[in-house]
Amino acid sequence: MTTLIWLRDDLRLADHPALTAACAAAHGPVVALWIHETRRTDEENNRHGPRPLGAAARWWYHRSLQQLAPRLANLGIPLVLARGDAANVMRRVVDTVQPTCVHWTRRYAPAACRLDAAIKQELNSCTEVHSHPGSLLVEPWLMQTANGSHYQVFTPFSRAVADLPLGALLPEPSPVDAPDGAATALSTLREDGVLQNLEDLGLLDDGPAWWDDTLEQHWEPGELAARQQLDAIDGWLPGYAKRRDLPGEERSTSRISPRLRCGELSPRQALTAARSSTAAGEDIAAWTRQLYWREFCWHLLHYRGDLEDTPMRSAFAEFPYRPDDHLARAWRQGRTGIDLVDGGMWQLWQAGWMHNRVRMVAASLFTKNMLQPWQDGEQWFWDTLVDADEAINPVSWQWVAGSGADAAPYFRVFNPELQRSRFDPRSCYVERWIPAGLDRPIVPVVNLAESRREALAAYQQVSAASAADARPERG
DNA sequence: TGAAATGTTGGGGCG
DNA sequence: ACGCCCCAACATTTC
Repeated sequence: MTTLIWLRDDLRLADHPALTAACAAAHGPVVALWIHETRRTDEENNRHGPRPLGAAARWWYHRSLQQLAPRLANLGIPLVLARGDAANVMRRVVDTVQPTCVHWTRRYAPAACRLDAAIKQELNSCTEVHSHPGSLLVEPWLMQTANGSHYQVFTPFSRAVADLPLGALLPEPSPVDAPDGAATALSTLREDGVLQNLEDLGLLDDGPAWWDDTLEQHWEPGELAARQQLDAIDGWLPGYAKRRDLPGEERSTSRISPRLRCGELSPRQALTAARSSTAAGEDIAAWTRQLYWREFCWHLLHYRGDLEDTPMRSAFAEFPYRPDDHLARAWRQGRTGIDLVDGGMWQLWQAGWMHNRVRMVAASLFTKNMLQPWQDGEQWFWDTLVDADEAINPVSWQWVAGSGADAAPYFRVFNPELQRSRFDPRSCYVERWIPAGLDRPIVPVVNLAESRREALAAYQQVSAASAADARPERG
């Protein structure tokens, strides 16, 4: 009579419809499972499952799971861990544990949907499977434009979400009741090598040796710290609308993104906290808008599973990027000779995170002034950001690169020097993050004025080609 | 959630 | 008083 809850990107106890349902319906032990998933492809090269976590995100999950396990144990729920292909793991766990019911929080990337659907179909022969909302404010398929298609433009999308009553977004949360008893079949799985200790999951492999310590100085993963952060919203939300663009300010932004990434907080908790805060309307609106961006990115990814590496505007598949190891390396290493970008890349390397305005500037330099493919930059961010999100990261890169459906016009090329003087006028940010004595070029590796002109010229090729494509054929 | 080029206006210096 | 020029300060257009 065991109930299984498969945790994925929902590492919390509160506001957790799947966990609540698992505990409420349980007539016996509840077992929680988390899988360090690897992705596979099928015969037709379709991706299955979520994108494998990058190194920084793996560190976060490791720490967050470390926090979560004892808290689940207090509820009488053992957290078991496994590594590998999710379908295989699920098959073996279900065979052994024999749950009457399996619960999980829905995910929305097409590749993950395909995998979950396949697992659900396979398990349905022997057990009930229930998927629950919980990671988005609103299910993507409930948001439609007037003509019945999905949204492609942020502004009307955000208006439509904002107009929804809060009650329509997600069902009301109920507290988690501790189930009784604990599972017993787990030792078999442990002997079979299916289940692993956290330390053996491999989440900390492949990162730099010092990264664990460094990230530890900047972050405290786990739901409890996340809740404290959100509970203190009246301390940091006032002034957000103005301060959010100043990366050098203390508490410039909420830094809540990794919490949402792994589900230590639900987006609804975030939205509710904002709406009930004492901050000014413009601050609430500005921050809420960021939550809506997250929502919009997932909305897009749900319908465009390939946007991780494929430009949404197909003309950009022909963009004349000029991959260059020397330039790409200078960018990754924070040695471009351009203060704001180097500062950002060093913040990223040290804190596993970068202020959003700096992300835009760094991405603009990479894709435009340097003419490097946005996919390469996206991959670097994917590996180094603790908040690297399957939807937000590629959508944001495409937004900057100009290849997104609702992207910034290509000719919006940021001038990083101007951006620094405007948003970091006293160089607080730059000085904080660029290591003292770093060997860094005095002359920028790209000439900003000249490379800007070249980027605009390169764009002319693409826009001319796409105009030719759009022209109706004669005859 | 740009930047640069180009255009316009108006005040002040000056012949 | 007037025209002329310069140029800052905006505004508009273009990329």
